[in-house]
Amino acid sequence: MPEPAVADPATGLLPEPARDELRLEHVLSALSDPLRLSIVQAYLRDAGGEERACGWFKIDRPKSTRTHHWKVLRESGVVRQRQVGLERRNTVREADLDARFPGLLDLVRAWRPAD
Amino acid sequence: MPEPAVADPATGLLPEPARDELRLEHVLSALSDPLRLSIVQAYLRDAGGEERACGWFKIDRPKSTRTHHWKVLRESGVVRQRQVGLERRNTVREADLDARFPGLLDLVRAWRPAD
DNA sequence: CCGCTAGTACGAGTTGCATCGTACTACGGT
DNA sequence: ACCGTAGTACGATGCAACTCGTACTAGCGG
Repeated sequence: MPEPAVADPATGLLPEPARDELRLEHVLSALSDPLRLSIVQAYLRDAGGEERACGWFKIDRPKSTRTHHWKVLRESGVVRQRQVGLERRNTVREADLDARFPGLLDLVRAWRPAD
Repeated sequence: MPEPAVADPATGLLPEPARDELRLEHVLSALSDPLRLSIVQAYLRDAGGEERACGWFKIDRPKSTRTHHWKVLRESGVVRQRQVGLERRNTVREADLDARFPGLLDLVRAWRPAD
């Protein structure tokens, strides 16, 4: 059922799990990848709560790889994606994650990459 | 280098990452498996801080599968394993995890399995 | 209308992980 | 000495995930 992943015509929101559908194991799995961890951290630290398109995060990978990681983040419920014209604008679902998994995002904020 | 994984002759401790070597991404990866999540939760809830052998956790899987999961938990730093005669006694490394990733174990305690 | 741009979709290659069977080792008891 | 027990080690299988190239689509500007 998660086929072409079409945005809601009214809000532009792409399909995502509701707050009470969030699964800790899925969120942890999404965050267990260092690249995605750095993406989420960048949103938390540098986006100032504003929506940022995928291209805002600087990363030396082909576009298809980027699409993949943002999709994993959205389907696990970590980020929300809203289609606006050409771009998909992203935000971390801080309220939902804080409600369901308090403290988790603080760990992401404090994370330091290995290298 | 992580070969037969021999226990320290003095303490019985099996090799594990030091507190400052713990990596958030590895810990999250270890905890992103529902089976391991339920294992860690059982230790936190029902072990009363005591050491428990692998066989203490009731699970309908062959022994080799069990060994695998406890190894993942140890190598990521979530549990400590101490060889005592025949058994390997396990504890969750609460102090280390609370120091490095405060709040994380609370999420595990509060977790509810999907089914 | 043409081209640029942001991004998706699809498919392939590769790697890693979960699962499990089998064989094995080491300790403890009788 | 024998056997049961607790667990590891190894190897195979199957599946899911990461990576990426290529082709494609939808807006927007001129």
